[in-house]
Formats: sequence, structure tokens, C-alpha cells
Amino acid sequence: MPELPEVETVVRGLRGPLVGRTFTGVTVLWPNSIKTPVPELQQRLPGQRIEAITRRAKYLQFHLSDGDMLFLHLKMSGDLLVEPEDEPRHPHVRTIFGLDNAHELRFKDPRKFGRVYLVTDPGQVVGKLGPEPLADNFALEDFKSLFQKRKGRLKPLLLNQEFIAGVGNIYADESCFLAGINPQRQVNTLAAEELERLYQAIRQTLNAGITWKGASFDSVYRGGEFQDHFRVYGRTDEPCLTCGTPIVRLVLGGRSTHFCPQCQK
DNA sequence: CTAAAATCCTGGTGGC
DNA sequence: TGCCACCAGGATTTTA
Repeated sequence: MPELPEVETVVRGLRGPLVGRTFTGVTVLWPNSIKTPVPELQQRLPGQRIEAITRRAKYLQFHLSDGDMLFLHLKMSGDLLVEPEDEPRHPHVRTIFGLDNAHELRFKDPRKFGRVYLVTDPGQVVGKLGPEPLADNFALEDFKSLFQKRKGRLKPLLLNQEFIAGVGNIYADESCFLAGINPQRQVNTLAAEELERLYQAIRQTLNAGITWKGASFDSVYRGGEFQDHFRVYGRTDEPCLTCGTPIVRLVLGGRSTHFCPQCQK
């Protein structure tokens, strides 16, 4: 559920406490989450300083002093905490990164979907991702060109990270509503004017999510307030805020999808 | 090629 | 109140 705005919020919160710190060790409590061989991770990470923390799609990127990149993906339920090493750990902490200031970076992840990668070549992790929708140089024409030769329904395509990066289930539904486009639409039938509305809607929705510091609910990520501004997501059978028609829920591409059948054509 | 289904997981929910 | 079946959901893998 952490999507682009939630991950961006986490990244911004971690820069202060972590940039300039040096890792001292790694404790792995749930080995399935570590996508680099654990001995290699434990051998290479200690001694590396955090030069910068950035975001790509829904990944956190820790730029390290030896040229390595540490990637963390929060997936469904992940969260990151910086706490004093003598403070008791929450039982859902799965990986512990020791720091040089008697603190620890703790990867808390109840559902165990989160992932950790340490690589020299970032392309191994993020090489196939589509463009960042909020990048300054991501223009309307770039967005339109993504749809060349594409088929299928709109919703699954928006969730495809190789198509466009960082959009997840919530922001896809909210963007379709704002654009007035039914998520079931075949993308090869979208008019230029509709693509323009969708481009603006995606950027506007993601920016709103960042402004509200992401969405918090279902005991997942906490701190943001975007959940109070959902127009369709999770509002099944409730009246559309524009026209009063009950919001419809159906499953598209295996994901719950919410839309107003009156406002979205 | 597209598309759907299965997979990984567990806290929360709804039914009884 | 307690038990339990069921579900969400990002990304990957498998099957159609």
C-alpha cells in the first residue's frame, strides 16, 4: 500500500536522521526478505556511509560510499524506524541495520512482503521501470507516447511498473476518477484529450498524496492524512461526491477497483 | 502478445 | 466472547 507518495514521505523523513551515518552491521530476522545473499550483505554493508537517500518508483535508494546501492521496498506493510539500539524492538521488525551513533534502522513489516537488495548496479533492481510521473521532464507528449501500441484495460496498465512507475491501487483509482475515465476502458480507445486529462489527474493525485504525507490506514503506514481525501477508493456503495451515484467496486487484473459509473466514461 | 490466476504473508474483519 | 474462514494487495511467476 505504500505507493509513490507514501514512499516519498518516508524518504524525506529518513534523510535527516540517516544521511552521513555509517552502517555497522545487519541482523536478519526474516531471511526471505533479503534478495542479496545474506553473507554478502553482512560483509559488504558495514563501513559504508549513507551519502544520499532517494526514491525511484516505490523503492527507497540508499546511495553508499563504496558505490553500492541499498534498495528497500516496503511492499504492503513495511515501515522504517530509526530508534536507539537499547530501545526494545517491535515484534514485527524483520531486519535491523546497525548505525554508528548507537541507533538502528529497523525494517518493520508485519506481512513480510518487504524486500532488501544490496547491489553495485542499480539497474539490476530498477532497470526496467517506467518513467517517474512527477519528474520535471516527464511531459504530456511523453505520457501520450507510452500508449503507442498498447492494448488492454486502463487500470491494470496503470499498475504496471514497467509502464509508469510508482502508481499503485489507490492512486490509480483516484486518478481515473479525477480524469473522468472508466478504469475498464480499452486504452487504444482513449482520445488525446482523455490522455491529457489522465496525465494531469495522475500528477495532481500523486502530488496531493505527497502534500498530505501519504495515506494511513489498515494499520499500515501511519502519519499521513490522504485517506481522508479519497473520492472513490474504499467507498463502495457510498454516494459519489460529485453526482451521488453509488460507487461501484469490481476486480480488474486481480485488484479491487472503485469508480463512479456516472462520472467516469 | 494479453490476461488471468497463483504465490507470498498476516492482521483485521465479518459471520455465527 | 471466541473461533474461524476469508480477504487485501505489490510484484513476480505460472498458466491459459
